[in-house]
Amino acid sequence: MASSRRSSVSPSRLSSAKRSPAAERFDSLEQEAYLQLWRTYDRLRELDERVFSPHGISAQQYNALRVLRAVHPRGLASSSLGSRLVSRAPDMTRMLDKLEELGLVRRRRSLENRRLVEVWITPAGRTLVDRLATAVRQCGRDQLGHLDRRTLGQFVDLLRRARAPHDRDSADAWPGNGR
Amino acid sequence: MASSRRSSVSPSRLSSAKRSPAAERFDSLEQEAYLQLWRTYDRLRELDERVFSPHGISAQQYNALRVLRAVHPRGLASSSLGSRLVSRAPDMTRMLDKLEELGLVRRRRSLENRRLVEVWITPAGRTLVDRLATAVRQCGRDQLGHLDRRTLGQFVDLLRRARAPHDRDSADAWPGNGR
DNA sequence: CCACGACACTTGTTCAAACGATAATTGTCA
DNA sequence: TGACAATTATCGTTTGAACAAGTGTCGTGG
Repeated sequence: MASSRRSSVSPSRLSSAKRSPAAERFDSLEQEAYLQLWRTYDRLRELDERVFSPHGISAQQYNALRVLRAVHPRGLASSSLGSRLVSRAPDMTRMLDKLEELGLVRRRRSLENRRLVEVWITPAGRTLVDRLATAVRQCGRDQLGHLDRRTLGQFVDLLRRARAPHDRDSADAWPGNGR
Repeated sequence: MASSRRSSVSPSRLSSAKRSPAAERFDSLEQEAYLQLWRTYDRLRELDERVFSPHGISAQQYNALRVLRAVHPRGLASSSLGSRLVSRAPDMTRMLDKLEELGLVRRRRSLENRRLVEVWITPAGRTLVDRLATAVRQCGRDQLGHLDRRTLGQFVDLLRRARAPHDRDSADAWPGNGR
């Protein structure tokens, strides 16, 4: 709708439109930004998964354990847990199945509302999260330690602004929404 | 190794460390940045996939078609194609199997080097890419149209800097490496 | 020429992501 | 109260991601 249709004007100094002029160019700055986002996530994710896979869990499962550890000793409904994860999780049941097999969480159907299934983290789960803490911190340094704190702050700010219109339940369901 | 260990200093104005003090906080700015990156990608990806799924292809497959269309009428070896994709693709064979079933690409074992399998885009593939062009552009506006061009430029720049140390074959294998 | 390693692709297999259908429970409104 | 919609979780199934092993081909050095 509000698209600026300038056709042959200078394409912004920060854009990479000068290089490889006839090759497969991005056909809009928005698309270039999304592809950069995609590729950057893909590269950094590789380092992240490498931390968790030796322990038999995924990054998403570790994230769930983090959330459960934060509300400990209280529990959390499966759906509520799912909405607090960084990435969308369309199948909480099977994900919690694996965490329960590993003895990291415990489940029980709620007594107040029997539609819900409440989840708690077990002592073994807390132990695992604590044991991974230093490795996770080190992974963060490996991923983004080359950026100074001011740049990281700008990065976080831009990422928030980028997804702001697409964040459903824009309330405080997730810690990373500091306006 | 070169980790700044400042312990209780003010945690940067852009950080969200002020909110929900006892909740599940990020334990480092680097980790917060990565989780923001992850979540932002997850949200924007949903819009992107929605463009391609009605046509029976994935975003990654569309990306491959874009690369093949750029080098048309020349072909490209499977491995060379894989290294040009935005995201790592550990199974080019099956991905090209599907594109070939759909009649969008054509494969033939190279005559010069019989280890290679060269891939070309077909007229049907080019037609599909052309037909999707406007939808893709519109999707970009839906994803990031709320950011002005200067902000988008900063965003692209920061994403490049974030993954710069982790980009293997840092040569010009990919268009998005403008410095 | 031949042995050997490197390279490019294929195939087998396992596992997780994703969507839809279904069942159970609760809330709502006539 | 009773019918009906909404919510929540589980399960079946399909599809793709990921890793490892295997096959054919090329280059190199003896």
